[in-house]
Amino acid sequence: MIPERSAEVLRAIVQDYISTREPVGSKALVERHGFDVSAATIRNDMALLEEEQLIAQPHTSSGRIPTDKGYRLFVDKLAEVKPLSVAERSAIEGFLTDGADLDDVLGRTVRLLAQLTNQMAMVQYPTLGKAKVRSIEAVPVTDSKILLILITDANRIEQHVVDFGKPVDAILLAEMRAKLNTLLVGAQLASVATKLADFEQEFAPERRRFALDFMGNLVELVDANRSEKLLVAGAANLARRENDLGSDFSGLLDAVEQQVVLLRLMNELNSDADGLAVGIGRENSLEGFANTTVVVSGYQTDGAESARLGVLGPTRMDYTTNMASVRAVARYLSKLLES
Amino acid sequence: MIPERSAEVLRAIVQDYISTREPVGSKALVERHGFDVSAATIRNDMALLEEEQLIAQPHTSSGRIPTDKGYRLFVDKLAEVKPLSVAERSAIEGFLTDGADLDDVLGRTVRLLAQLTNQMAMVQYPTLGKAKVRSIEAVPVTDSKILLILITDANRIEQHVVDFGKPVDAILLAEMRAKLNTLLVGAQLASVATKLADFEQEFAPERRRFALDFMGNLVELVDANRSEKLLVAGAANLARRENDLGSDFSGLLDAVEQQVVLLRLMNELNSDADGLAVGIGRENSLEGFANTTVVVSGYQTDGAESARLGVLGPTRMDYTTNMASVRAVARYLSKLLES
DNA sequence: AATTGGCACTCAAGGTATTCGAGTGCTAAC
DNA sequence: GTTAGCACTCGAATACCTTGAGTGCCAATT
Repeated sequence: MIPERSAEVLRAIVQDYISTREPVGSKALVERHGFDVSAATIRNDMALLEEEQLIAQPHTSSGRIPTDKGYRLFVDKLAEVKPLSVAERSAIEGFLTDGADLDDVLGRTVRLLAQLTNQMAMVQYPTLGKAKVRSIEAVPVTDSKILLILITDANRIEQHVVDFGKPVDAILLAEMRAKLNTLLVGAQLASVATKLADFEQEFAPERRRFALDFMGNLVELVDANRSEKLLVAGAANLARRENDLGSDFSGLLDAVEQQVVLLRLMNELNSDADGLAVGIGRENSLEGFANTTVVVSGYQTDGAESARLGVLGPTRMDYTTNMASVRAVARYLSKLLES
Repeated sequence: MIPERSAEVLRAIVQDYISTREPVGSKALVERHGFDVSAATIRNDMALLEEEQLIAQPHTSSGRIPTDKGYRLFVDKLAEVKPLSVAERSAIEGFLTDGADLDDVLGRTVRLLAQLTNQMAMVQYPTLGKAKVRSIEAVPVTDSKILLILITDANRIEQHVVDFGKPVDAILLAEMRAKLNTLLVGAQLASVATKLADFEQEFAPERRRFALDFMGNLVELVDANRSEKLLVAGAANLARRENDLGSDFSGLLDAVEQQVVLLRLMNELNSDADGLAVGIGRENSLEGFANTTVVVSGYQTDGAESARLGVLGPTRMDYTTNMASVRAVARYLSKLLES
């Protein structure tokens, strides 16, 4: 176990390094924080911390900077959660008013989070494990193209244009739509595929080709709904912290564009009791994120499983405020979506 | 007018500077290009070019680099359009197969363009000046929320969830939908707003509140359709060329996120007979684009006005290949969308 | 009139040497 | 356990020098 004062020293080092970007020396520590001991004593503590790999020296004989492990201890044990400022609270409440549209709400959320933290923000679309089909609609776009719409009871709408290649009979389409709704309304999304097995038997033989095609596309739509999407905002904030991110920063932008890596990153973290999770530097097993930290929190939509939101920034970030912001935004969003 | 050989020298300077990123000296020019004159003669030509502000010296007594004006002359008079390689052609044809969905096609187009040019690519959604209403649909999402769908004959679909605040009667909704379709199908988008004037008179007095609300949202949907949207890909390519972009590169990322600036940038250029337009450095009047060049081309969708696509990169870019790629992709896309 | 060789000049880049000072580890004393 | 003292380290800053690619200009040549 690490002695009280040494821990205090670690906290001071993290704070100073975060604000100054300079390796922190013993003398500066004594001066700027109210330690009642001499610099030499602090040096002894620092030697201990270094033995524990909590801090490191960039070069022999210069101040110390926190290691990933040091940040970890700071986050787990030493960080006091800074309450949000009034300005921040009102920013959240002003931004996150109710919106008719899930896209709209999440879009505003992600921009809010980016602005609040000065980091790059990410919001994952809710997964819909327990969500149920509310209705299925099919709107003709041209003779052969149909806009297929799936509406769930989690207020989520998914649609896709399907090209059947040849003209679709309106009456057949209506029949299809009616039968599918009868079968599927109220069914959980997860069960749609199995419920549709052999369903083409309901149709006259000459119509089964079309029915199968239609059902295939519907299953795809359900899957699309379950597959994970992501909104991102504030990538420019990454660029502003390029110095802290090391060289592989254009790789980060690639990851942002591809999204799938970001999703992995967000979801491989185990959140604590509070729903909050932090992945620091090399803790993130993924390539190219050695100098980045992810702060995520789950959020709930009513009944359905939670999805996640969070920020991505350099390891040298302001953990306390970022964690506070992420948690606050996650809570507000949950409240908003549960109503 | 600039003498033949001097122009040749300018071309050589542009080419060398683009490939090496080093200021180009007279001796290197004679060696690497087959000039039949001595370095001193080249120096005289360079003095002329410098007088015309076509090239500049970063420091007294070092090689020359092209100015914006120099690039301009190069683009207008000196650049030979390099035909696309076989690999590039097949990449285009492989990528741009027909897709059911406009979103899908444009998404693939923008990624293709980014990959082809190694720049950041942009594709503007087609504007719909002459497009007509094909149909209007209204699908209930919850008691009070309606998914409003507008389908145009340009195969474009726009939808939005509208929250009416209180339960909407299904019969009323059906009536609304039927009447609107009767009135508006076949009408040009531009005329929708005027056609809807006083239309609430068609409804019983107690229903006019709802009718007005509904119509207001429909007009918004039409406007959203006309308002300009943009797809972007390959922002990481900007990061890779950060050295050439000067300091204000995080500002560029901001612009990318806001999009409106990019739209201005693309649309303030006058394209030549070929549909191609290039904005070089400070020619782009907008703040923060002093070191960037935009290459855009219009593309046509059948009947409707054209929209634009293009790439954004550092002024020091490979103009010939980028212009060729942009033009080729624009043509393929036009062909695809006109079918 | 255009071209060329010659030449003095400029200046960024790179190397070396020196200094400076913040910071360290260690030891002996408190 | 704490502290003062001290020798030591080493990056950063500064100054100085050298090098060499490149220039402009001029007088001679074609």
